[in-house]
Amino acid sequence: MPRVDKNFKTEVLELVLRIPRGRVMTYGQIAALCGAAWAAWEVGQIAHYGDPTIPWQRVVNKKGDLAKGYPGGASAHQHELEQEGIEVINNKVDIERLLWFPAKKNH
DNA sequence: CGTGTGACGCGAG
DNA sequence: CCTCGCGCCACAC
Repeated sequence: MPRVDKNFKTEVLELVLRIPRGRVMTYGQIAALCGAAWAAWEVGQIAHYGDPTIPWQRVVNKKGDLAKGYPGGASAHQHELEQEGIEVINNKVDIERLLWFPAKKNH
């Protein structure tokens, strides 16, 4: 299983944990906020191989598409999102409306 | 060390 | 709407 830079990984995990219920963030946005705008792939790898206690359902790609590799498939991902009140249309979320930006962080 | 791949992003056609 | 290519990275082979 792929490993990722521990520091980057930690930042990603903490950031994802800060996503409020009912909101989402994109891989690219997360990567950028963690100081690696080009490492959207890394975020995906962390999601797949990283800590399973992280609410990865709140992480989607820039188009609002659901995670292709989500355990149980995109349908499971959609179900998780809908449980939080996130409306999923055509396997996508209203990224424009639900995207969350960290107000500020003491990091 | 070259090549392929991946829960990505974006531009070009 | 679609595919294709390139970008960055880490990792498996």
